[in-house]
Amino acid sequence: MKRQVTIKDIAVKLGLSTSTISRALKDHPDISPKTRTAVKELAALLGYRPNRIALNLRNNSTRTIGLIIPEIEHYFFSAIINGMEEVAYKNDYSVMVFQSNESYKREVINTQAVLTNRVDGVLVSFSKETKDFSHFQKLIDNEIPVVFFDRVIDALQADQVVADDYHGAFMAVNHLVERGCKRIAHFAAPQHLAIGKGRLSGYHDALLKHNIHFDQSLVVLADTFESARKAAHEILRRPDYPTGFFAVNDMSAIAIVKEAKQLGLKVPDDIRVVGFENSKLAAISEPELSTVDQFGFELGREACLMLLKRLKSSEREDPFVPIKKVIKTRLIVRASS
Amino acid sequence: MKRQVTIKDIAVKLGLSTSTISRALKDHPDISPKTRTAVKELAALLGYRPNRIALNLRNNSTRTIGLIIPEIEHYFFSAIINGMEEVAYKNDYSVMVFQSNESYKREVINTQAVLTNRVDGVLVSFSKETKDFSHFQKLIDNEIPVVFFDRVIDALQADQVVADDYHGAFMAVNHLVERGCKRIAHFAAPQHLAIGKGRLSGYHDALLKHNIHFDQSLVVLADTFESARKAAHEILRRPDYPTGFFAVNDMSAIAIVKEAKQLGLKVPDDIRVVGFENSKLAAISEPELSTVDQFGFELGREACLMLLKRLKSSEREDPFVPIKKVIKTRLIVRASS
DNA sequence: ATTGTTTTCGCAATCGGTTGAAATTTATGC
DNA sequence: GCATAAATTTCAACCGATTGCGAAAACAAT
Repeated sequence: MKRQVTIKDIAVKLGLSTSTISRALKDHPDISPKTRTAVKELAALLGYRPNRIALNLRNNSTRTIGLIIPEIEHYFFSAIINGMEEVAYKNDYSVMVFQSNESYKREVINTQAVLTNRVDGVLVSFSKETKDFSHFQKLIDNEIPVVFFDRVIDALQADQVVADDYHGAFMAVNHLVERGCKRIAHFAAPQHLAIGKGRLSGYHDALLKHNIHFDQSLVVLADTFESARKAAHEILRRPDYPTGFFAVNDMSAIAIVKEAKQLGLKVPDDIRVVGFENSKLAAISEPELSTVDQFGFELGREACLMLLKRLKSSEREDPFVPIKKVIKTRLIVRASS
Repeated sequence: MKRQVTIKDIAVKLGLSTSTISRALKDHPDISPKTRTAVKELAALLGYRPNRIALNLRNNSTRTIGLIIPEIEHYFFSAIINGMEEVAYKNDYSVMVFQSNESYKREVINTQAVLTNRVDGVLVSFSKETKDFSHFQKLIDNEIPVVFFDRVIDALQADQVVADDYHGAFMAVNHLVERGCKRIAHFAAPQHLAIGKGRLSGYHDALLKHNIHFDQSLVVLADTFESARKAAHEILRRPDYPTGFFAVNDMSAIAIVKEAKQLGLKVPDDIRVVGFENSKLAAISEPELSTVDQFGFELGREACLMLLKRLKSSEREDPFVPIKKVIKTRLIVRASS
């Protein structure tokens, strides 16, 4: 790589010291107007750019945020990244992305990577596999601000940003009941994830409100297209199949719709389906999918803003009080229900 | 932030010099086995991690790759990022993501950002708005290796990785003809993009092969869901509407299908549609969409590998010979055609 | 001309690690 | 026991920028 222009180059050419150049460039009052303009002109001419690495070393800060995320190839997460990058950009931070690919092992390595890269703070949504959180604790022990989003854990002393899973689920199921569904299935996420728990309990309480018996056999673990399709196939072939379906995400909901059509069932005439996420898929599928919008972009924004706030008030006060921010969700009623 | 353990801390505790610590940690032969193990043990005990920033400064390298991309929230691009991150990860590089959001202005700022962040190399897919490429030329002038992917430009002396747009388009249109379509429309991307040109000319030549007249009125600019839907609406209401549609991407194809259904046309009975991308959407839509797989993951992999190769042979030989790698595409025939 | 102020600028240390060369310690040979 | 070689370790400069403090230069006042 070509050697970049340094402050020294300017200093030599002008017969000045590097200190003077440095101060001139940042309008230090000690520098006379003549030399200041001379310096600035030459700097511009040479295309000088301060070496961020040197500044990083001196300031012990990289203006970089580490992002550990299960997988980018998922509409919800890419929307979140979008929101984060937006906030980071506006605050002159850069974002380093590390995918865990839903692998615990990889995630542990990712936490080491953010450490060696000396990021100023970390945004995390952990993998489905993750049951042990000591690698994140290590970040916190190193006093690196960490904000968890979407997939969060209360056991760690860290900020959280989540969608209002409970209320979203409640609205969705309530809506299904109001549309006449008596038996409503829930395609759930793993219960060790907060989103899994929150959405299930929203589902549960909405049933309760309408005095509908909670039937454990109508709750199945199915948060991917394949697993949901398989589960839908089974459940829809029962003689007493449910007429309402609340899925933990859009992919899962679309699998239900697809399988129903396959089995000759009409949506929304025979069964009604509501998803969760409001991805592009939801608006495009046939029939258009009712869903709960969880505002990924806003969630990303908020998570990043929260992290930046922690970075500003860098001194970790004792005791550290974690903040939990809940992003409102909204029910979007479309043709599938 | 808590002060990290430095080499100096270890040196003081062991009554040695920093040089010795440094050498001991990297198994320099000059260091005696005793001190080496002592150093390593203490380092492990203290949880010492070398300060990457200091190394960055010394080596004038950050082991970081800048990625400038229109928008993450697009299946194709997220698949590409996935492939890139995979390769970067395996080679101990990190990826910094900068979105242009299809904005030229933002993109220019992004190129400055990768410069100030002193990334070792840059991967670029430019925005639709971009007509002037001098900001990329500046990167090249700074001798920062740049690899363009998907959206590429021949005018710059830089490597390129692209999908085989021409052949993919050719296969798609050829397939439509073989299924009996005589009149085939093309929903195209802007012609200043290589993908727009390549896919159009594949379309053109496939028609030519079958002696089908090229009708300019059947080529419309429509590479988003909305624009495609609108265009489909108009074109399908012509009395002599085409029976075959080749769309420049899946979104566009799905819009066509959707609009056709709306107008009471059956797919694939009345019209046949083929997209380009092979996104998740394609497999999920109704009917399942025939499409050209452009292997985003592999494309990302290859682009990153190419960049890493340039980083290794850092000395930019003169004359610099740009490499253009074409990733094979594959026609996937599903129900929509 | 001398002293006192101001203005303007340079020295040198610092951030954390690396590395060529010099210095010190230890081992070897006679 | 002493010279020499070999094995260890330290010194000091360096990467690029910042900054407290001291110094030189310019100017004013006596």
